[in-house]
Amino acid sequence: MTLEVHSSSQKFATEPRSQALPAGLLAQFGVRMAYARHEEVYAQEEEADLIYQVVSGAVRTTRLMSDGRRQIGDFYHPGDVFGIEHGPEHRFSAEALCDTIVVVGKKKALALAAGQNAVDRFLADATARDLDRAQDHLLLLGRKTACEKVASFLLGIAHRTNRPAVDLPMGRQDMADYLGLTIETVSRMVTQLQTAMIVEFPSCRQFIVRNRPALERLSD
Amino acid sequence: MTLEVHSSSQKFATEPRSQALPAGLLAQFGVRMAYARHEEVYAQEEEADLIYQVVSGAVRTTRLMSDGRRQIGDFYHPGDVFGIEHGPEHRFSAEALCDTIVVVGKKKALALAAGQNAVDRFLADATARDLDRAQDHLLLLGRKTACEKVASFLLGIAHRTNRPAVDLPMGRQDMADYLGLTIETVSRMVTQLQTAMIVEFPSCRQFIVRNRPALERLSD
DNA sequence: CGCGTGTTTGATAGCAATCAAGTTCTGTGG
DNA sequence: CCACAGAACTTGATTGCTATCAAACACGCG
Repeated sequence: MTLEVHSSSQKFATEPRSQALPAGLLAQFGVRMAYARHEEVYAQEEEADLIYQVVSGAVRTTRLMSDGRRQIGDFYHPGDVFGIEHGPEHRFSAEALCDTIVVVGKKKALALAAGQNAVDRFLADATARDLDRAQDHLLLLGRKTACEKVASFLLGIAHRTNRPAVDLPMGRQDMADYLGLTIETVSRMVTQLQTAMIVEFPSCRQFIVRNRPALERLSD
Repeated sequence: MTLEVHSSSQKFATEPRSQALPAGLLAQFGVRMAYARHEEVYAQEEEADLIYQVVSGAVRTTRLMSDGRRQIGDFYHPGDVFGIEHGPEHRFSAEALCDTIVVVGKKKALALAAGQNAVDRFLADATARDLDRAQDHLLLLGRKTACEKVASFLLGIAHRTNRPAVDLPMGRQDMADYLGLTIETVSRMVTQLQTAMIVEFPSCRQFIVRNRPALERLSD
């Protein structure tokens, strides 16, 4: 991980969403950091006194079982806040999916700079978003079929942009660990959606939704 | 649902935990309500301006797919707060598992009575607990086997009491919809744990953990 | 006592996991 | 710029776990 001294030299996020990124707490008072692809931002059970916001790139939060099974909690994209905990320790680890820039701040420092109330509201908003997403994720993991899981996932990613071609910041293994599937099953479902002319994959990291209504029908 | 006029006449929760229920916001300023077994407390997509706390009994939050598949988000026991939303609508419905008493309050009324800051802290605490539980639930749904799911579930329930015999407020179907299984699979796993002398079920709504280390090993 | 609901047990089917090659993509060095 | 090595992805064959379908059993209640 490296401290970003010349923040003006940084490339901006590729998603249009980041253009509209409001000058939030962290953007104002945080420190810019850069992480290489697959570099750890924080570890599970590490002390949690910092909060993070993605500037460019993407981050995953993951939890590991003793035998190596892995569950990804969520993916965070430019503008998203992550790393907030209510206990003293991180309950997931966080890693950069690709070369990623984040802004980081200490809760206490932010409170001094911007006021406790502003920080509390900021944290509450981010926590609420996490909870809503986790609850949607529960239904997906508990009750959807492999095909529905992949369809929902692609829709969710596609929803974040309005360009026709959507880039996937994560590989098949990360998709599998998010969806509670194996990498082979994800691959087969992708092929299936492609054969059905619903989604087209010009490469394995990029797709185009060809039949959105069909994809929406499949996603539930 | 009925308004509880004579609150002093109510039976108290069966769990020891409720004895230590702190005189929280809702306990002080809320209105007592009684719900019959399986009665709906609120519906999905209903407007959400009330918050709830279980006094006695138990509540489940559920989400339904168009074809009837059901996912239970969480179970709430005496002392637990539920029904908080960040958008305008409820994202799950809530139903009483058995005859249940709840205290209810409007966010705005509570803020007038106890102050905005106290309410905000109260909501933040409850949201944080919901998020932590939802994240544990993700790992269970995404990566655990049927046996591990049932073992984890029983441990989680048993953890709430220190009496040897634990009552299950929910039936097999509710367990299945929480764990992302079918009722038959839940039943088979229960039988299996019983055959292995790890857990004993004197009746289908009550169990005793006979070998906790084994149950903990199975739960992950 | 008999009915209905909820649970358990049994037989079978099917979806996704596993095991095992191939194939494509990517980055690197000649 | 091309050749190569390793990683990532896809495809195929098979297994196995859990769902489904079906029936018996147990319990609570009128």
